[in-house]
Amino acid sequence: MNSKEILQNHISKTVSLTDEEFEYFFSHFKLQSFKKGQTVISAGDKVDCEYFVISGCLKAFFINDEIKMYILQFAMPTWWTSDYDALYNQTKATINVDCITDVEVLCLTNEDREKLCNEFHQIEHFFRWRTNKGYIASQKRLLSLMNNNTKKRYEELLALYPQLYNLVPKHLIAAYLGVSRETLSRLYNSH
Amino acid sequence: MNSKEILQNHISKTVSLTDEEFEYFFSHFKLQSFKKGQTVISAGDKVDCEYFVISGCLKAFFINDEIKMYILQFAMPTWWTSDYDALYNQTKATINVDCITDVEVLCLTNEDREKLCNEFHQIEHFFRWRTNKGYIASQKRLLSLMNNNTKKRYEELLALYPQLYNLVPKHLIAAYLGVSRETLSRLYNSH
DNA sequence: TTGGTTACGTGATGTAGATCACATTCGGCT
DNA sequence: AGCCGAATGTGATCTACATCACGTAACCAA
Repeated sequence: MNSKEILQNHISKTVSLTDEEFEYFFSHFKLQSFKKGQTVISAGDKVDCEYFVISGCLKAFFINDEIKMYILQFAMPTWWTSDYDALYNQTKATINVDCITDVEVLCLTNEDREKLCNEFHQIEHFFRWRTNKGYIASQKRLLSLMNNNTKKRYEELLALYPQLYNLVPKHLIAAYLGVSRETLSRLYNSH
Repeated sequence: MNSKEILQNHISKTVSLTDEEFEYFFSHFKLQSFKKGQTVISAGDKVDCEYFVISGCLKAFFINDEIKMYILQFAMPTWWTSDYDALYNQTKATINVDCITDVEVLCLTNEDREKLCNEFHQIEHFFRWRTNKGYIASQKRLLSLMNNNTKKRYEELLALYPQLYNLVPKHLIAAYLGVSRETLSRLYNSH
C-alpha cells in the first residue's frame, strides 16, 4: 500500500468521502522521509504541521531540565503526532518529536486542516473523532499512571503494543512508563 | 445568568450560531438539579448523557479495588463532564461522577449530540474544539504527573484553580494529585 | 445537647523506586 | 576486523511517599 491508500483506508474507518473529495483532501498532504534519529519537532520551534505516520516509529517527548526525558507517545503507522498544544495555540513547541527508526510521514499544516474542516463537514467529523479517541486514551493512561505500579503499567503497555518490545530500546520504554531504566531492567529480570 | 445564557455564552466563544440555531441546539438539553453527595454516574451503569455544569462542583473519579479513589476531573461551571469512554463506545461506566456541592447541570444525550453535530457543521466544530482542549489539558496533566513531585503538582493545581482550596475537602485534592491525604497534609503544614 | 460521622493532623515504620557507580554487551562506523 | 559510544545489567544506598495508628476538631442530625 502506498501512502495515499494508507491514509484513505484510515479515514474510511470513520467517514466516507467520495474519491474526488478524498483526492482533494489528500492533495493537502506532503510526504516526507526522515532517517532514524532525525528530529521532526524541537522544543522552542514554531510548529506548523501535524504528521500522519506511514511507516516507522517516532517518539513525542518532553525533556526536563535538560536531563530527564518523558515520552508522551510512540507514534506508529496510521497514528497522528505533533505538539498539539503548540500547533493549536500557535505557541512555541514544548515537546520534541524525533525518529526511532527511518520514517515516512504525511504532513498536514494547521492552516490546511482548519480549511479542510471548514470546507467539508465530514472532514471535521473525522478530526473530532480522532481527537476523541486520543482524549479517551489519554485519560486511561492518566488513570493507569496513578493506579498501577510500574510492573502493571509495563505489562499493560506490552499487551497493547507487542511490537514495541523489539522495536524500541528499553530505556525509551522506561521513559514512557515514567520510571528509571534501572528499575525497568530489574523488573523483568527478577523472577 | 440563567442556564440558557450560560450555555450560549460558552458556545459563542468558539462558534457563532444564530439565535434560532442556538434555540434549537438548547432545546436538546435538559436541566437537572442534584444535591451535595448525590451520584450522577455510577461505575457499571449505562451512560447516556454528558453534562454541562451550570453551578456547583462535581468530581469524576475512579475507584480501585473498592479502596482507593483517583479523581480524574473536578467539574466546575461551564465545564463538561461524563464518562466519555463509556459514552462514546456505548460500554458500561468505569468511572463515577458525583456532586461535591449542590449542582445544576444541562444534560445532553450522546444520541442528540451526534444528531446535532450531523445537522450543524458549526456544532460539530464546537465539539471538536472542546475535545481538543480537553486532550491538550490531559496531556499536560500526564506530563506534570510524571515530571513534577507532589508539592509542585499541588501548587500547580491551586494556581490553576484557586477556588478549589476553599471549595473541596483536602482529601479530594489528594485524590486528584494521586497522593495520600497524609502526605498532602504534611506538605502544606511543613514550613 | 449529644453522639456519630467526616475531615484533618501527626508520629512511627515500611517500601517502591531513584540515584550513583561500575561492569558488560551490542551495534554502527571507518 | 576493531573501535567507540549507546544500551543494558546489577549492586549499594537514599528518599519520597504509603501505610498504619491514633488523636482532635468540625459538622451534621436526632
